[in-house]
Amino acid sequence: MNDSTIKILKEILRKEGLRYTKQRQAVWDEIQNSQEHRDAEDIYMSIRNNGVNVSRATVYRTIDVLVKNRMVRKMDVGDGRNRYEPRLDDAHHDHMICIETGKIIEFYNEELEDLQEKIAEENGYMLVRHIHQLFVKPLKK
Amino acid sequence: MNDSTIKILKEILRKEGLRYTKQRQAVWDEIQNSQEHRDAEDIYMSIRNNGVNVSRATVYRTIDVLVKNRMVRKMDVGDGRNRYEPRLDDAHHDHMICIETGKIIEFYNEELEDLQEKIAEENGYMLVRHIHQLFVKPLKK
DNA sequence: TATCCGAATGAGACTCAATCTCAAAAAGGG
DNA sequence: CCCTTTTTGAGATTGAGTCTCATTCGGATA
Repeated sequence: MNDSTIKILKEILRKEGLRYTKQRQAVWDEIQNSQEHRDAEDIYMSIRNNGVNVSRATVYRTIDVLVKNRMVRKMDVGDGRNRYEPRLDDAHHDHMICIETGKIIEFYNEELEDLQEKIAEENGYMLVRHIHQLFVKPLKK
Repeated sequence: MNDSTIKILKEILRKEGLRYTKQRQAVWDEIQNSQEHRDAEDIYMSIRNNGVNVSRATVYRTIDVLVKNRMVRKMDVGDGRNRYEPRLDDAHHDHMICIETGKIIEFYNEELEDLQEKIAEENGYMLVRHIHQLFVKPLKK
């Protein structure tokens, strides 16, 4: 809803040769305004509850554009529904998922990042991206 | 098809209170005899081509038992179809996926393993399992 | 080795996230 | 305001995986 992210969205759409529409803006607003890890259905319902008319098809199509342009991160938690989170100005991080509560904790570790690049290079590859999820349970005190 | 893995399968089925059937044996044989990362449909078709009658339902049900008992590893490559590989006597490893060729390379790094446990503990959790995939492309020479 | 009963199987219905279709609506340059 | 092209939306479709339930089978028992 704020000016600067509207400009960013318009910029990306122009770069992609796509038009600026209120549906696309609404999808980006919805993801950007919540720091949670939400699924597409949730995003779709919230937009409609906010009074903007949109279809699931448009939500999915717009998310694809946002993911491609690194405004949104898509994550597969392993339960069949992808989750999305804003990644604008956001430093990279991975996720820890509590198998008892479902809570998602973000973490970042420099050493881990370096190690991954090193491993890829040792095998003759360049690291493009990675998926790293730790499934954990609370330590008993 | 070899004696020792038949015994292992029978042992697990007994432990789980399940019966030994030719379909369950066939699913295990099929996964165990190939070191590739195969999807359920592929496994299903191969068994049928080998002349054993089996249904998709049985393939999925059997895989669940094998995964639960750590004879098979289930991996989500992110394309909507899970892949399966035997993990009998198999040391833990993660995967590197070449985004240009689709090739899957296995890797193991002790330091990486330790670091993950440390990160979980620092956050008050115990590491149960993890998903770690590196998406890579060949280094240009 | 015949009997019996609970477990396993299979064909196909069903689920559900995600994608596709295509007529109608909207964007936006001129 | 017009016109062309893109976008949208309602609903159909896809596809991996799960579920159902009548039939078949495993295997313990005697």
